Amino acid sequence: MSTRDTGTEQLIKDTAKHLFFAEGKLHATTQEIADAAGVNRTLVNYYFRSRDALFDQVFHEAQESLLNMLDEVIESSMPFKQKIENLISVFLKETMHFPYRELFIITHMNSNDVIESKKARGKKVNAFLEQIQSEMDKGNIRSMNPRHFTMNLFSLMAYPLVTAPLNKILFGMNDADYNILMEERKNLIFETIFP
Amino acid sequence: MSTRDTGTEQLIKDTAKHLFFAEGKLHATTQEIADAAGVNRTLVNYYFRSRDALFDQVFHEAQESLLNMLDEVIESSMPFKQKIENLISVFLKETMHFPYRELFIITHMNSNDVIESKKARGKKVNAFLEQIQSEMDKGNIRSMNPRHFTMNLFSLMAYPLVTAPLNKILFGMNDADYNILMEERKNLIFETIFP
DNA sequence: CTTTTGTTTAACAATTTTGTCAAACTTAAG
DNA sequence: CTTAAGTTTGACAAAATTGTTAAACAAAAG
Repeated sequence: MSTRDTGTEQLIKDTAKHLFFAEGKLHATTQEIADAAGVNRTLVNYYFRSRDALFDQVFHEAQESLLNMLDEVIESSMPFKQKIENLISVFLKETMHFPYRELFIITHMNSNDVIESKKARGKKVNAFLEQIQSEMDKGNIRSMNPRHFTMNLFSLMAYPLVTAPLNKILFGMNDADYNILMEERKNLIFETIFP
Repeated sequence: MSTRDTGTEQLIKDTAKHLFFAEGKLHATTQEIADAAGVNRTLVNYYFRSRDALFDQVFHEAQESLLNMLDEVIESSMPFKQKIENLISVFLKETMHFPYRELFIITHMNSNDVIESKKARGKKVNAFLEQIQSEMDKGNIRSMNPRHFTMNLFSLMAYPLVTAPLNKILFGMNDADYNILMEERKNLIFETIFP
């Protein structure tokens, strides 16, 4: 059963991810995906069996790659401050490319009912939270529930990218202006987190 | 052409808003909306003509009520610090009730192509930005592009509510725990914004 | 060159979702 | 009570979306 690998399967999946994560078309039809990929629609069924199967696969891969990225950054043995700096750099870069990835995950969880419970996850998260707590004890960052620190950090990174279309209108900015603003945030967030 | 007003039209609209804004079902079908409202599906067409018309109306009302809320808070003559305190209180309360309202607006803008350009808006926003700038000049808040200050503020308020399903899993928290955490944020955000 | 196997396509079928309509129903007015 | 007007319902039609199949096609193997 040797596969000829024309790259079509990957092309369809990548195109779907682009529509979902980059363009925010969270409910694109198979036709829209096929058109954007420049392939016949039935190939979606040929490679993925069904629309739902494609969505599920994209969902799982999105979740996995998001968590893997976070794991890599969080589990590194860098000093804390450097680790956060790295996290900001990596996360911001990925989120600028795929601003709606987390939204896709969340709305998918809301519309279907996803049951997720990875025990291993808890360990890693707790280790990170404890490290934050330790930094607070040392007086390096303001004292609060470490979960707040984490949420603050990710909020500051992700939300302005999600709300970009709205912000551009409210602030009267074009794409170029807004990109400059987003670039500035890397340092800004670091300074906000470490006063 | 006296209307009998059985409240059905409003019920359908309110139910749709609940599904969209509160439950995050951003693409509910007319059947799902009708079921949730406990009415016959054809009433959606009777009162709103088409699914698209219902979505458009909800979209416009969402946008309007969001902007009105912001206007009221922002244009008040309170001292700046108090104004922000009030903004946090009002916005957080509304967002806890309708966490996905802004997302609905944004994804709707992404999937359709909405042209929006209210000149009046720009004036109000600029006035607010200038007020922030003035506070920075006085040394009351850290110096930065006032747009950053604004984005920081809204990010800290909105994002943890949007990502609640994901955070509950990652942090291993139930709904009650998470609500407590969200309540804490009112003060926390204020303190983060005013160091 | 022929065969084999995987890929792509178009036509078709099935399903899902939306929209229409006439009849039944309800309530207020005459 | 009867009428009139708005409301609700179910049956049906239309449209949109998804899924299936057989045939055409392309490339590697024999």
